[in-house]
Amino acid sequence: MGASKTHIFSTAHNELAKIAKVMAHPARIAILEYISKQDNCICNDLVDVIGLSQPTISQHLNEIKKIGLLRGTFEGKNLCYCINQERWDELQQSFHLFFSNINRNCCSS
Amino acid sequence: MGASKTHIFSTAHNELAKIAKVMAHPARIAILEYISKQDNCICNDLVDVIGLSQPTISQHLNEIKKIGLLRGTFEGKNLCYCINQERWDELQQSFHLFFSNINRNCCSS
DNA sequence: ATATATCATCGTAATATTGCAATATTAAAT
DNA sequence: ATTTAATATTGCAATATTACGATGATATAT
Repeated sequence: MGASKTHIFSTAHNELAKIAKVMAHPARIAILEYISKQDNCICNDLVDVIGLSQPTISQHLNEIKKIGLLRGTFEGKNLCYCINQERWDELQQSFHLFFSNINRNCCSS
Repeated sequence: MGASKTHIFSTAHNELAKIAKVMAHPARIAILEYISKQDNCICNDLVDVIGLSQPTISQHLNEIKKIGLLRGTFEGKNLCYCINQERWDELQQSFHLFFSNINRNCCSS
């Protein structure tokens, strides 16, 4: 087949998987880390920083944008953007909840 | 092209992306959540619980196994396994570090 | 108005992922 | 030794992802 059978899973499971998918590429991890460490919105230096072509960076940024992790102006030349911190915190919380919710009474040897 | 240019990224970035990739499918999220909530090692009920075919479940389990998240006996019939809690904690820590390392002085409006 | 710089989109090629039917393997039960 | 039950592997088709060259759009500078 090739496509995930998303309909047989819960919304929560699909959501977390979707977030993880965005993080499932080293370029996007690198991009996210870079942006999150700046103390100003970044403008047009990602291509040099990451080392992929401009269209490829653009596509990766778009994936990141889709899950709401970026905020800024996205029109015309010199778009400037940074991390959407509210959303960032939400994702952190999602992962935290997922990993916290474990029954530690199994195989505790 | 189609393949990630992993060589241009740091080991840390590739590692986190690899972990995220395992979590980037709702079936694997569902499997992980299910196993992590059991208070005993699980044996052969995942196919019914998840709702995918046996070969597909087997493949997903293998992806999870690859990043060291499972422990148990993996030979022959009636394999029984559970979450490797040490590894689980490591992954939690990796995500925590990634999300914590953000400069909050940007765009703080 | 024209040129320049920056980012988006389109088209395409290479590769990876998802899913299952068919089959193989394995260990225990009879 | 044969059967049975559980999991793994193989092979394949459908779809998704990754990457980039070429091109398009947009805003600023000259």
